[in-house]
Amino acid sequence: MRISQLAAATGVPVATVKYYLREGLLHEGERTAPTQALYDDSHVARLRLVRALLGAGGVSIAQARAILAAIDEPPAAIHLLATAHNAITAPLDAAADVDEVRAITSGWGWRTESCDPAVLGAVAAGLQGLRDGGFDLAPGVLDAYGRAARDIAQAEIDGIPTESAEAAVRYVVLGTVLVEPLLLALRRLAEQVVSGERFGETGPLGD
Amino acid sequence: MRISQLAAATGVPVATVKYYLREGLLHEGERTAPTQALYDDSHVARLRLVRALLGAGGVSIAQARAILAAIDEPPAAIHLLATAHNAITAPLDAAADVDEVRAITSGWGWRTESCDPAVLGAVAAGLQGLRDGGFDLAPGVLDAYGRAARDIAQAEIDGIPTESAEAAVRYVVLGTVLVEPLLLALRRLAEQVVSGERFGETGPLGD
DNA sequence: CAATAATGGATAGTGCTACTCTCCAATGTC
DNA sequence: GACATTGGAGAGTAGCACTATCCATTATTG
Repeated sequence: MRISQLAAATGVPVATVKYYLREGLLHEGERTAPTQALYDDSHVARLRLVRALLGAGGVSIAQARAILAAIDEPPAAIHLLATAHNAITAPLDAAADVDEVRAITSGWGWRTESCDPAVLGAVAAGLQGLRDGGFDLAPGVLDAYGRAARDIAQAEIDGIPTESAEAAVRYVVLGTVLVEPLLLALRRLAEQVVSGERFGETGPLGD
Repeated sequence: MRISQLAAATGVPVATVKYYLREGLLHEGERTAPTQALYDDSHVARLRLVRALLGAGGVSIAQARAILAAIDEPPAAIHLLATAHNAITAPLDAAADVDEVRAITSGWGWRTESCDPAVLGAVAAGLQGLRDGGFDLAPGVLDAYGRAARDIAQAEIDGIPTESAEAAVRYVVLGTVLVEPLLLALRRLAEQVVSGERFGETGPLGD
């Protein structure tokens, strides 16, 4: 398969395929001459994955490179999740109030001692974002978020394939990135469904 | 308060405040002369909100304008949520398989007849993103997502203030946007916590 | 009251990202 | 042998969120 066929098979323009090759998101084809190469199904699959990450997954080229590197060269199984999360989590903001997060989550019985500080920082940044926007969560809602997050994590960890490091890494890394838009959309849909049940067709103010 | 004081009070450069004024994200100050104006606490609060939306909330200028418009001119209470969601949900993709989403969610007992099609489309796009990336959810995980989304929505709908339309709109719109980063970060943290419980310090493969 | 600074308003420019275009010699196809 | 395609590299583009500059007007200060 030559580059134009690869492009046709995936719907990605040839120029963009070349760009991904240059950026290291796509492995090179097999050389048949100094200026010619052949591509195969592995390139088609990888190209679809790259597009899914950049499109639906909403990650940048640089993040995609980190994610793909994690998939290509599975790190030691220790801290597998931290590796996956590091590929997409912003570096820890020094101003983030991690202690507050530890206090809240320990109230839920979460043991966060060995968690990645960057993820704790991301939670702290999320809470700070609410405050910056002058938004106060109704009482109990944060607890509901914690319970829901734990339920989700429970199901996901149960589902991690254990037969090989490659499969586990792939599942965790892609699950982290690609599932996020789905979760957010499901939340919005559930809000509309629950709102309909609670208030009928009229919305929360009754009209 | 003049523009330089407004800028100092919020940490936003003067040039950026001018930009937000031009873009309609910030209301004009009170004119004291054809080329002079005064700003007050409402501008400080609004500016902080704009920064929270653009920063932590991760929305674009155009989305922020739509969100702020929804807050400024509360729509009829009917379809309040749909209005909030429309401000930030991408327009419905014609290729989205909405029927599949209706089938899955009706299996959960969700009544989606009166839901915004764009939100159904967003769920469909999320599922399609998984497929495009060649990623298969472990069995039962999607059901867990549905349950968690419903639990979250239940708590959020319970928390909507009902004393005024303005408060309700503000709560729903900001809650939709600003809470998203928090939820995603909580999920990552929960994954690490649950992983630690399940596998100890070694990660899912045991090493 | 004069010198200096700050303001609102408009326009243009910046840095970044994700492509996209153009060119070239080397290679492949009919 | 004519023509298209390829890999490779560099330059160009569009969109976004600012940021800088300019200018006439207004405010402040000594």
